[in-house]
Amino acid sequence: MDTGLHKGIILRLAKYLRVLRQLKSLGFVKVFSNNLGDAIGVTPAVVRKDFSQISIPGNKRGGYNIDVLIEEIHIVLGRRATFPVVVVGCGRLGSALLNFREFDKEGIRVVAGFDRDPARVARDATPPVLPVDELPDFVKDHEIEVGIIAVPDEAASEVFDNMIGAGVRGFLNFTTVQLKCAGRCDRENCTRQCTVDNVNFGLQIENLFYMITFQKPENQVLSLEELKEKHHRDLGTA
Amino acid sequence: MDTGLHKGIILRLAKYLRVLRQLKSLGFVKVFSNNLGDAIGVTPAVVRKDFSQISIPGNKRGGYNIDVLIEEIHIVLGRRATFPVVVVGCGRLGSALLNFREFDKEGIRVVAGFDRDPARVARDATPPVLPVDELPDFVKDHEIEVGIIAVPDEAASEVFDNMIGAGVRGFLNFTTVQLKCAGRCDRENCTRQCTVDNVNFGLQIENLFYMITFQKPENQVLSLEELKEKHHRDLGTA
DNA sequence: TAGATTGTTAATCGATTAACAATC
DNA sequence: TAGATTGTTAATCGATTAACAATC
Repeated sequence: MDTGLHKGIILRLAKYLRVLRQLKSLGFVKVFSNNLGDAIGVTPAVVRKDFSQISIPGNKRGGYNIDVLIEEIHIVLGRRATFPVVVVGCGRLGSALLNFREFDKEGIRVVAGFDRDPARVARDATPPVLPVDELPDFVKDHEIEVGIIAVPDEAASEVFDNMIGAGVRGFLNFTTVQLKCAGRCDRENCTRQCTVDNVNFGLQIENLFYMITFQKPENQVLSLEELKEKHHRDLGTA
Repeated sequence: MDTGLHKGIILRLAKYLRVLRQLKSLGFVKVFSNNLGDAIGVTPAVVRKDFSQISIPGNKRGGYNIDVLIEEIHIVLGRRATFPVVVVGCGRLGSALLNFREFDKEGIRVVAGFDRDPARVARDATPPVLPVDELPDFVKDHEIEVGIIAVPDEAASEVFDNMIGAGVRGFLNFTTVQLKCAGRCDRENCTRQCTVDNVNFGLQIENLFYMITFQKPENQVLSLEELKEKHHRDLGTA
């Protein structure tokens, strides 16, 4: 018997939360599985099942109470007041993230940036940009648990190791180096695993090309033969 | 009977390709399901099944030939020489993407940026930044199929409609507005669906917090009771 | 009441894993 | 040969969908 909450539902709960907050701010009081499903792109059945799974009751004809939903989802997700993060690597992408407006709305606070280039250090900026040497102490002092890696590929691995050593356990990684926790965590005696979200714009864009090229209505299902044939046509290689 | 290739395998094939190119450049000639699996984070069985599914033969003890793999995966994915894209919205994030080094390696070419702010227009830059009014014609003239949306949330929907109207069918969307193709495509008489990849750093970061908080060794499985109890402890609400 | 919506169960689907025979 | 690795089949697992009874 596994009453566990899996990754899929956790992500959906965060999405519901966002929609619910908007609805609430518009003055709505209740919502139907129907609406919520549309908003986050799933069927109403999924919504009902999710809420049923975390024991949120609805009303047989009145839908779900938004306040109750928000409160209960908060409890399950353990939402904190703010999510403090650091950004390592303050090049173009890093700086964009340092000042990302959207983060405010979400309660995400970039407390500092780090860079190895002294020219980029700016202690008085908000958020401040500090020399990367200060990263370990800063992370320990401020008990930072999540970091964004936006350094050049060459530096990724070293930065990653330093951050893990300092206690960071969640990573949003924008380098193309696939960072993995496995081995490293043990070396550092951490009993809990860490989590890396490898973001790769290149792969995502390539995938878009594949999707639009191969897409049949609804879900992407083209047989191997069709695929190859299509490409031969496209290439004129008959 | 469905011999279709689903989204999962397509993404993995793109990842294999990247690893294989690196291996080849290092002078390797063959590779085992084992190695490839490690590299992209799946089990060897998945690798073998993937290759089996697209009919790439291996050698019972000698693994797979890298050249053959690269060639065959190319055929299946229909890889083009370059992937031309446009970036709409040249604020901090947009500019970072305009000049994203990584894209070169992947064959992705940002052919132009667009912005509504005349101060940001720079026709002679590489890539050039043009007024957003010129977007539709530009997209049609250059037959651009994929676009990156990095505008403020308020402008997302309008930009999206314009791009769809001009024929763009793949979108990397950095606004928090969940863009959907459904209705819109029909309005524009497009028979094929379009595809939107909604990227949301905020959600991804929040998710990291949940993951590291709830994570037991290996996969994220904490029961509802454990979860709630944990938060009560954390909050001191016993 | 009649109609709409929840909540749950069973059926389906796809993806992953286990296992192992084939064979280089 | 013995050992290693592929390739495939069957078993498992989880997530989604269908369907419908319960009920507001």
